[in-house]
Amino acid sequence: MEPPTLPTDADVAALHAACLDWYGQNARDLPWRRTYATPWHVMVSEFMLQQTPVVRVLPMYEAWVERWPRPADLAAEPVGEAIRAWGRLGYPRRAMRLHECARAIVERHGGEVPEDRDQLRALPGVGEYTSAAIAAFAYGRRHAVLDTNVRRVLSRAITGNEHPPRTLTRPERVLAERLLPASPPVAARWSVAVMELGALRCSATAPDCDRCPLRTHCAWRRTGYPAHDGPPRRAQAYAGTDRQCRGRLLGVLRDSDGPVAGSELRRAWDDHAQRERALDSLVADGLVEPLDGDGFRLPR
DNA sequence: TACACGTGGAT
DNA sequence: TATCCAAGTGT
Repeated sequence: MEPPTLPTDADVAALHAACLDWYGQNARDLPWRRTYATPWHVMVSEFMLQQTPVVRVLPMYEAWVERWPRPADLAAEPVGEAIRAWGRLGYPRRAMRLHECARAIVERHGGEVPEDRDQLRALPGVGEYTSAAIAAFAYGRRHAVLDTNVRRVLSRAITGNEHPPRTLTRPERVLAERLLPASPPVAARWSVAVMELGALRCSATAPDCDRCPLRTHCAWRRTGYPAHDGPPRRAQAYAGTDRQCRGRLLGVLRDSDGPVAGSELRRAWDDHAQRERALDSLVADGLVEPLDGDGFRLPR
């Protein structure tokens, strides 16, 4: 929703001070925030963090950056190795796209992750959020970073709604730009600070307002925590879906060293029509390679 | 603009 | 147990 009015300069300054100060005292020591983390490391972390919690990303991130410390190292591998190494992080197309990114970075950018927002945005799997995050966190560029955490914090603190709109809106972008500090490095720190606040205090289901640095500024708190109004957020069914079937089938491929016979995949999922449909879609997506006879493997 | 796309922990 | 949701992107 559009805020009634944009915050004043004094409001903005107070928000900056409260949030940046809190971050200085409460930031988690995450490996991709260390000074020795390269832009490539930041990129790997951002791909893994798309819809996946930090605690599950941590061990996979460490394994990836150790095995493939530069884009060229991953680009030299078959895509199937990236898919296998993705393990059970979920959404394995991210692994495929990150591998495509590595090859594009080698071919088009001399092996270095680009700094420019538009060049980043042109890479596969890099959208509005991820391009801004890499430019800001890896290179200190000044871009509004609007992930689900930032959107929720701004929705509550400024707009007064428990939840942001279902999809990112123009007013949200205007507000985020209004709040972005003028100095590029400070803007980047502000963005990661608001994200951290959304993750550690202003969480979706259990906000810890008593320990929130914005508690004296927060519009949602000031108005008595009005419940979310608007359409209920659609639950995502999973059991019995094509997604579950795809995950099961890919898991068999991932856990096998070589090719897998059709008979083995048949044992992994009973519903014949659904299994065939899922397999076709995995092949169409490039996540699975059909062999000439009867068999499948991770793509080379 | 909705919907598809994995997985597992929390409530 | 069922539902929610976690640093989104592509179509």
